Amino acid sequence: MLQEAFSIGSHDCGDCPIRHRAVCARCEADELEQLEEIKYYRSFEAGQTVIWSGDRMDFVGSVVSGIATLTQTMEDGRTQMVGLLLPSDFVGRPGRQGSAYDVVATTDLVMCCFRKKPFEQMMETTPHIAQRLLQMTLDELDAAREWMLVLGRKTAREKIASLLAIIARRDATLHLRGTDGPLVFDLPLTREAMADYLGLTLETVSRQVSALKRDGVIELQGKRHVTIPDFGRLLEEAGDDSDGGMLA
Amino acid sequence: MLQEAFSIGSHDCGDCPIRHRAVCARCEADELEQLEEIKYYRSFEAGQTVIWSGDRMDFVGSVVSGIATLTQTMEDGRTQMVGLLLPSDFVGRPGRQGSAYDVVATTDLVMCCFRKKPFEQMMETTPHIAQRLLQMTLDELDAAREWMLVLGRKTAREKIASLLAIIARRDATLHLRGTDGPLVFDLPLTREAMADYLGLTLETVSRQVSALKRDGVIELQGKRHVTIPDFGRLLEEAGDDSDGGMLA
DNA sequence: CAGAAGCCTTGACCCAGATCAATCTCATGA
DNA sequence: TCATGAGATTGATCTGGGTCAAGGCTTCTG
Repeated sequence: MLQEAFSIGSHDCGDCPIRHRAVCARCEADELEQLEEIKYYRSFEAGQTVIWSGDRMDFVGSVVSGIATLTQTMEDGRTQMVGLLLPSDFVGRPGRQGSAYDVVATTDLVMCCFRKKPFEQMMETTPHIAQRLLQMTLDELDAAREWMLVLGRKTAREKIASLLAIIARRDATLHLRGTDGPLVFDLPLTREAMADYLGLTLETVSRQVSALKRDGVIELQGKRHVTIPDFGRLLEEAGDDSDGGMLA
Repeated sequence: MLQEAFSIGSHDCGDCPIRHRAVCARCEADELEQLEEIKYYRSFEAGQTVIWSGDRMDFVGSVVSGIATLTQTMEDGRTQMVGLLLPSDFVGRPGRQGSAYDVVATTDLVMCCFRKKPFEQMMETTPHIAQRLLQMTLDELDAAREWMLVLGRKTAREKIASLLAIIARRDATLHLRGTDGPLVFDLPLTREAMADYLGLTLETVSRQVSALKRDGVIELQGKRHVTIPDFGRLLEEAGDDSDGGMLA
């Protein structure tokens, strides 16, 4: 279940380099003005924590560039990634106090934020924003539940293939390409981060990536640069031929 | 992460035996009248499928009594439960065409439904409904992500303990009790359904339930009637001492 | 009351993936 | 230029949970 393509509306938020899926879809000029007033940018370096689980979170926003992850950690240190934030993804929990997860920048990251209080007030007076956020949250819920199937029932090889398929597809969507020809992209995650996403160890990830390479499902230039010669083949390996809702 | 207690508002929806978390929180009298008009009940027998994944879904609603499950299935038959619907839980995807999962009644089930079209129209004109649904969807998202940690990183024993804790807590909340004294409830799931929820086989579920019984973490009368003498102990077994947000 | 059908339990064995450990590959920078 | 260290690979071994198989309990039904 793929999240909606990133650009719904037909205008940008002022000088913001991305279009905010959450708020732009049906924005009027005066709403955009309101948004400008409460908008600001934040930059993070790779590895930096954007916000800790439980911490007060006084903003909502979108990823402009870079990648962030949502992770949960148990007392004994076991961690599970529960979300992957790519450019245009929304971050934040309108109406909630704190963050439920650690949000960590895995690459250099730029976010476009709105101050939370006024944003929530805007939500009250501008019904379509709440509706838009509801749609996006339903998308996230679908993605999370799709991932439950991956975590609960797929083999290590299928898990890797599923992750590569998601990233490849998101990447293609972001660059407004289809998934027909060979797909080329840079893996935004270390083997360890992949393992945390997939509920595996990094060694198993490494082995299965090697195996997929050996079997010609993927090609690797270096450790991170990936080519998918045949996306359909990859989906088969993911145990997921039903090319579920591509290019929403 | 527990879903909100089931009754937020201070009135019932007409003769409906439960309070609809989604719509009642701030309903006005005339809205209630509108709701009455588009409301109807549906009953299902244990085992019956409420709706198949992909099917057109022309209603939204709440569970009145009984239990339903949301499941996803792979082509080869592997299945993963992705949600558990207890009384007062909301079902439906406003703004979406079809269901993304199979919804199956695991016990006899009564649902209170609203026709989807008019409900959506009401959402447009009654902003608080969309906001309320957003909050509930965020709760579900939290629950789904919490479950990703269970599926990805917990041992079989911890998984069983986690499931029992969730059901025990929901049951206590539903009956407006705390989790201090011993908790007693009936398991609404077969061993197989538990396995589908936990990403295990039914044999492993059976073994771990027996082990928890042997170790005094739970007591069993018959196969389904469970007593939790010490809820804190159960949470420890679940690897989850942080009694996360109980009785929201 | 016998037989059948669900559901559950328990045992024996096996294997996918975890764990432990050694080595490799680069990019960085002194 | 050569240390340094973070990330990745690969091998050897171990084990939690899967798989296969044999019963055991209840609740229906005839």
